[in-house]
Amino acid sequence: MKDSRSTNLSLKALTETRSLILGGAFTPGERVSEPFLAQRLEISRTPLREALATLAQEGLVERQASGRWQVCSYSIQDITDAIEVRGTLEGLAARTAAERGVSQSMLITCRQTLTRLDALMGLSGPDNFELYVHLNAEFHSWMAAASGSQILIREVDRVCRMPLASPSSFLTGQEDSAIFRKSLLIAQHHHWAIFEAVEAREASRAEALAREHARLARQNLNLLMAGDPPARANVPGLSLVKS
Amino acid sequence: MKDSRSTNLSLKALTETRSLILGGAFTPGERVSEPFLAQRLEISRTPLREALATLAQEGLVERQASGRWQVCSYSIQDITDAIEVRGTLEGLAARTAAERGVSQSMLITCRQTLTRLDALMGLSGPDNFELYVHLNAEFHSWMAAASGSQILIREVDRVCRMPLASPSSFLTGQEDSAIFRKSLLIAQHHHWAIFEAVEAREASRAEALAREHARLARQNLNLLMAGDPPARANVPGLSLVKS
DNA sequence: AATGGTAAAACTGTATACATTTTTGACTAT
DNA sequence: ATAGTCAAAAATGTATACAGTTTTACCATT
Repeated sequence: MKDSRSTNLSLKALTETRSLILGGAFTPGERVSEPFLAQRLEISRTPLREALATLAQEGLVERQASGRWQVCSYSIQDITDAIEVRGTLEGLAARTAAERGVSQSMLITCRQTLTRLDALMGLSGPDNFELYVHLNAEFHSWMAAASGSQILIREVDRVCRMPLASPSSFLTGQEDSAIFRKSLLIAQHHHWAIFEAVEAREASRAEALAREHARLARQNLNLLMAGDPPARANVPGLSLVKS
Repeated sequence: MKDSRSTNLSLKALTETRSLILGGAFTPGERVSEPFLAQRLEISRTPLREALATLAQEGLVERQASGRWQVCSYSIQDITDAIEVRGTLEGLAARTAAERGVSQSMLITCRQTLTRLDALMGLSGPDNFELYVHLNAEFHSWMAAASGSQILIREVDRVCRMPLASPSSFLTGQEDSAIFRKSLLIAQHHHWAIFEAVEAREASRAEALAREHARLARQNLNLLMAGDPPARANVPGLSLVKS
């Protein structure tokens, strides 16, 4: 079957391999050979190698000295550290946005996103939850964009792609847990506070809030690891965490 | 002619292409074709493509929608932003190191580095200057390592590879300028203060100092741009700065 | 002179071949 | 059984061929 947008087998390789790894198709530390994966994805090695090199930059695979690819493994500490890095960068973004000021239209956009999130609070159901994850991601990328710093946008984006460091990492699959739902309320309170701080040019406050906001993810991670194993089953990337 | 260390044409492609770009062999925004570059480096397109993909992650080249490679161009603001990101990440590293504590042996290592830097203060000559750059880099990578956070080590390393964001970007070629030499003294004072704060577990102070320390680079950048054009001639990567 | 169209040239994306290196696994000696 | 050796199998690194796409350059038209 030929893809109508025929080009970009590299992209196919990238997204499909990423899904496989985050979905737990390999055990952490497992070696993956190019021919094996190429056959599984039904493409040749050339675009696959390009995708693997990208995934190495994302921290999902690494090259052994011999050249073989190996799926990365992470400790809980690594995840915690990654979340702290994200919080720090988002803090810098919020501070910079507050210092430099944000255009009216960007403020309006954000207010709309947050209002839509408000409307979602207390509602349940998978559709609402999916929308929550989407709007949440939108707020976080707004924060980066509001800084106006190209490199900051890029680096925030990069650290969010690290397994389990993104803003919604620990939400998927937990929509029915009361304690997680409570954390959504607190998160939304943070969102508005960050927005107001940026709007009011309160740079220091914006930074501190964004940092603290990221630490909710750390708390959710701890809850998840302390809770029942079944709750962990569907969290993408959690299979890469060892020990 | 066969290379004795035959492997790693990719690495050769990476380092040589990086040198070419930072050395100003291309104008910012210039399009570079793979066959052209492959012929120039006397390798095939396969390892070259891998190297270019890496350089894209480093922010030296980017892919156009059509697939062609294009040398990136930067504004002064981009450089300033990159320096601020580096300072923020190094600040997080210093804070984390202070909070978690650093082993005796790492403290000793750092003290030795700083003592050797002390001995260099006031001395001149190209050899001493080269040594300064080396020891300076050593201190900065110590700071990242002292945090114990793998992802932080990786991200600091990455942002240092951005053109003109590394700790020694604006030093090369300026060894004879009195004002630059004075900034070395201040930098060294910062180094010791950061070290002492980490050793004394003064986390907040360590973070603030590391942030401020990075801003010396911003100051040097401003001096450089305000000064005579000849002073800018030999600064690697400065050819990528536009307007 | 400026614009638009078209064919040739050049380039990118991908597959594949092949040389070299690494891994595997069986076999031998201790 | 354990360790060591060595040949076969498999994997990686690199070059190259080729299809499809983009760019270039030239020519005709306004």
